[in-house]
Amino acid sequence: MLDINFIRENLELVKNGAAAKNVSVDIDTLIALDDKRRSLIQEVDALRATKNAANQKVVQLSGDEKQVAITEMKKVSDDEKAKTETLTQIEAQWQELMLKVPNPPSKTTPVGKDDSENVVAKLHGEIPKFDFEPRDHVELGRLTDTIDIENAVEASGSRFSYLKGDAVLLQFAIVQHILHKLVSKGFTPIVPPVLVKEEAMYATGFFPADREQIYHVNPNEDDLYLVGTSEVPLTMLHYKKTLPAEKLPLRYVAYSSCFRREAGTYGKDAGGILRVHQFDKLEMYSFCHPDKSEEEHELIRGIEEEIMQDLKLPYQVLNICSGDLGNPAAKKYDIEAWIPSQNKYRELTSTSNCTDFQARRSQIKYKDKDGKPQILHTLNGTAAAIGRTIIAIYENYQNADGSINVPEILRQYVGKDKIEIKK
RNA sequence: GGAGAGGUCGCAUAGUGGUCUAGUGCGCUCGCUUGGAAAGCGGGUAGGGUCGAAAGGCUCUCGAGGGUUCAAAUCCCUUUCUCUCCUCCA
Repeated sequence: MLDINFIRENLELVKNGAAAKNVSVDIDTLIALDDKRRSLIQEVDALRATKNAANQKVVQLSGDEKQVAITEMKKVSDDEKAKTETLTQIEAQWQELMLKVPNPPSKTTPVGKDDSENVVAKLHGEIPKFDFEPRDHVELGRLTDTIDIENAVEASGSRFSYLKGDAVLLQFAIVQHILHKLVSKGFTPIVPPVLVKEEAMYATGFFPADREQIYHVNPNEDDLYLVGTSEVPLTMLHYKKTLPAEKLPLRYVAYSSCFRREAGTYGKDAGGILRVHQFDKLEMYSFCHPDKSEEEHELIRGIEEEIMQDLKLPYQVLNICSGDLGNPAAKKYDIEAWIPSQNKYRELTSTSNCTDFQARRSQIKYKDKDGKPQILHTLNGTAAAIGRTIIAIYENYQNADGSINVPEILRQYVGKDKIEIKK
């Protein structure tokens, strides 16, 4: 959500920003509603002031005088109630429009319609050449007996999987490696709750927009939601808090399972574990000073690249264009790793600068030099989507017989150099 | 799951319909005092909205939402969270 005063003062910027994001929202109507809202607030406040003043007098009166005053105040009270009701209605409409106004893209975000216009900002690493036909991760998982999809279907349906044996060791090796790295860089590691209240979903901006992507647990009893990303509980860590300015930036890395219904993606990436209902993810999150968020965004992108380089995976960095950005992000980079079986780059991580958009909804602030609370900036970035990282490793490190070499940097944690095929 | 207690301005507490625009203590802070400090004395000490160039004014917020009333921290309903005990459990 944007600041209404910012919208009023930067009409063109906000209108152009919405257009660049292909979001249709009537800013002029919003301004007209805001005018109405403001004048009603003044009227209602004036009536309340009258009531408050009369309240002190009524106490001192008695008999007829008191009755007269009370009758008089009854009228004022009725008037106030009627106007308050109108105001409540106006505010509801106002709020609805406010939630639709997107965060304007950063100046460094390329303008474009959709994902076809994302800009490749960087290419890194050499695409591996195989002197055999490379297998996809599903086949490799079957040969090594480390990814079991058939039995997961029995247990849970499509888009689920069992990781088994060395794949599990690989998963925790990735986690170990990244946690060590990030902790040494000053990130606080977190294991967050993955079931949250509805309020948390709204505060972080996932509701109402992405409601159909979220699992709702025991609607009439527990009424909780499974998070699609630990961004939600990480934001809630400082929900409605004012943080000391000198503590910023506050950097976290959370390890959690994530749950997504993937409604409307039937047929897309079917089979395999690229797109699943449940996956584990290490997510970076930063609460930072508004002046520092661009710098912070580059830092997070740098860490994401470093992780790709540690794993020696060929990748490209995309600067996501305006039309492909979500509402909260002013700027976003995706890092895509080369997937040999698909002969293209696929998204492994992503980092967004949400500026003050998300923090305003969740009311997270810091105190400026004058001691005034100000909304801070929030950023998030995937350190690793573990399942997809395993796919990239399997496919890029595969051998002719279907065995998979373990990336050098992970060997100490996996305890072996190679994942062998099952005899 | 059962029973009970409770959420008040950073912390602790007072407050059972109008004088609560919420008192007091602690903490913090500014000033006086002092050679300096302590003590003492005096002042300040939330957030949101709105009007205003500003100073400042008005208004809302006593966990949240709704209701009764001319008037609600206080009465009623709903809800949420915390704590204690029991039960269960990794």
